[in-house]
Amino acid sequence: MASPLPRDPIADARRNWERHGWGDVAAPMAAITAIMRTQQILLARIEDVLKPFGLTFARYELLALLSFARGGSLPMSRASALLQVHPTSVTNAVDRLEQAGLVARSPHPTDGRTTLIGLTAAGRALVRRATAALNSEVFAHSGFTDDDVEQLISVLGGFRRRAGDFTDP
Amino acid sequence: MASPLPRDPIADARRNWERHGWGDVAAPMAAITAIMRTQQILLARIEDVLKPFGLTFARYELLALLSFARGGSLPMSRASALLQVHPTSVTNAVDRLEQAGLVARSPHPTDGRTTLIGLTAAGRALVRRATAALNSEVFAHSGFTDDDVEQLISVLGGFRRRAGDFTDP
DNA sequence: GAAATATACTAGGACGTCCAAGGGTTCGGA
DNA sequence: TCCGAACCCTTGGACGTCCTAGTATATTTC
Repeated sequence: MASPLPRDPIADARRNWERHGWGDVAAPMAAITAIMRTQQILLARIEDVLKPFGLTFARYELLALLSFARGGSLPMSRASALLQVHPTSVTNAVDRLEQAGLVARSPHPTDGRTTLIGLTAAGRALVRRATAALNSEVFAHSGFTDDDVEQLISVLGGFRRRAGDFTDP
Repeated sequence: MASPLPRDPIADARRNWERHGWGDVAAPMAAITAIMRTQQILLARIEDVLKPFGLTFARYELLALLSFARGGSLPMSRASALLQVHPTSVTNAVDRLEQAGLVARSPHPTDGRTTLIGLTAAGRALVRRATAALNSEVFAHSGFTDDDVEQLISVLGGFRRRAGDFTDP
């Protein structure tokens, strides 16, 4: 979609911030903008790899989560909490995955409010193949060095904890 | 939307990857997933601050870009390249901003294919106030330390260059 | 035990992103 | 010169995300 620009637009934005007297926040602005752009690049790569499987990243994430669920199923509310997305986004994904025969809804045995979702055999087979593709085509050549990965996990992990994502360790 | 989870779901995902024999790519997977989640958190904060101004982040970015444009206007194709989004996304944003009286389209003086976009007086005033709000309410308390910001700019800048975003330095 | 509150899911709508396709304009090589 | 290739923008559609509101079921409170 885009040929390389001669100049880094984020570095330019940072210079503009400094030139306008906002030098005290220019660096965090640049860091945050870089996160936005990096996410966009990575998401595009992932969606490219998943497309042949008829999956989007959102649907893949749900399948992957279910594949690790002990008992093979989860309440939708639990999926929403773990994936950190709005409940309606889960409803949306489940609708499409169920339509495709990859997951199935079932009523909770004791709580009438709750709907459980679990993988079908087809869903389990597909998520296995999709994961193999992502591992070899994206994660194995992420574009980050081992040091980069270390730093990202550390910096972003701290950020997420402070942002209230989790309380853990 | 979400109360803190007791455990970090990304750390759990990493453990699951390792447990399934994908330990060689577990760390980059975790780093990439952390980028996705961090972007989501930051975007939500930004949108919160911009909402009182009737702006979204996409519209704000376009206004900010125009506010720095020498001559006060840019071809839409140039905005698309600099913001690194699809041309139709620019069309979409310009439609809404023009509707709100914040930007104006004008024909290019010599190239009949090109449409120029520029800020109106109202747009210029609004982007100034919105920028002040973002600076003080988001960038000044980003949740990253100065060291974090350094590392992010360095790591993500290298990633973006290698990904073909720019050729610059 | 009944009313009030909380929780779980779904419907409808706004918005941003992308892709595919189409119409208009300009450029460049035969 | 002129005609095909390249470029610019827009339309229409698919998706994911969120929000608000509504329905149904549990839990709490009095």
